[in-house]
Amino acid sequence: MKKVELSLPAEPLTLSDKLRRGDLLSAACPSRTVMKHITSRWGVLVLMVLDGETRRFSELRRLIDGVSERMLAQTLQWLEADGLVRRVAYEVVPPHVEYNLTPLGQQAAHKVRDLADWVESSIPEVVQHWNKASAS
Amino acid sequence: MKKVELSLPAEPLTLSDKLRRGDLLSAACPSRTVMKHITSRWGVLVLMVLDGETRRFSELRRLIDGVSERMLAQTLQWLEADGLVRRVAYEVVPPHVEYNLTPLGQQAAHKVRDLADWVESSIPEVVQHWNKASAS
DNA sequence: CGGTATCCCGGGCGATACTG
DNA sequence: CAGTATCGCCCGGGATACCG
Repeated sequence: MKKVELSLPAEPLTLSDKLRRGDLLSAACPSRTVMKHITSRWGVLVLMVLDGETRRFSELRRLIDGVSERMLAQTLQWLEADGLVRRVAYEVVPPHVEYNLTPLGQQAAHKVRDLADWVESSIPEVVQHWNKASAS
Repeated sequence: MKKVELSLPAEPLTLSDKLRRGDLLSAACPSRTVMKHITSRWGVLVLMVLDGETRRFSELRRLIDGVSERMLAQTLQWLEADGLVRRVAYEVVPPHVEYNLTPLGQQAAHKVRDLADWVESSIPEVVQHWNKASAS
């Protein structure tokens, strides 16, 4: 059985390509999962707030307006499992837990920050567009 | 009534600041909505695929693996309402509709692309981290 | 072809109560 | 303080059918 060599333009990535690099357009690719964690409602904000900082759980809760205990804990666990967030627990009473970013997480945070900065600075233009549409 | 001038460090943004620039950390800020559209499950992929290209509805459906008609239509409407996507419908039978990015949308697409590229290229490291955790 | 309308399920998410 | 456990709502989102 000889493997047929194809040379179509824009050849879709092979399975091994996806394992090696990731392809967001493919539903089965693990990059979809990572993207989901990073761009999740609270994931974005956690990465922004932890960027270059070490924070306690309660600090994060206070800084991120509207997040519930449950979702903050879950989001931190997702990001920790992906190797983006590091959790340091001190065995004291009352408990003391600190969170910060791994080198990998720092890279992610910079990309997220870029996007977030752009969104924040573009709000005036977007709102103006909203108003134009509702006035029609 | 004289307005009191404060000069605290890291003073939270005032309401007018938020209207002027946006603040993702505030639950009430419109930037939360825009961020939600852009980082939505399909919003990311739509922006990536439309980056620098004009595509028809059915092309988008084929390019974005797993998206349903309904969610593709809804996502395009969100982004159009935000002023990121432009929709051009030709009055012919059968219908012919093209989508592309506005200048604002192009900026967004670049930020999203940066993030997506990073995620795709980081997959090996993340997967390695997953395996380490499950092996423990 | 490019949608919309309707139905319905699963899971994201918040609220509350409890624990080490 | 830093969570986990449980409950229940809501809505993102898929399936199907229909329309201009």
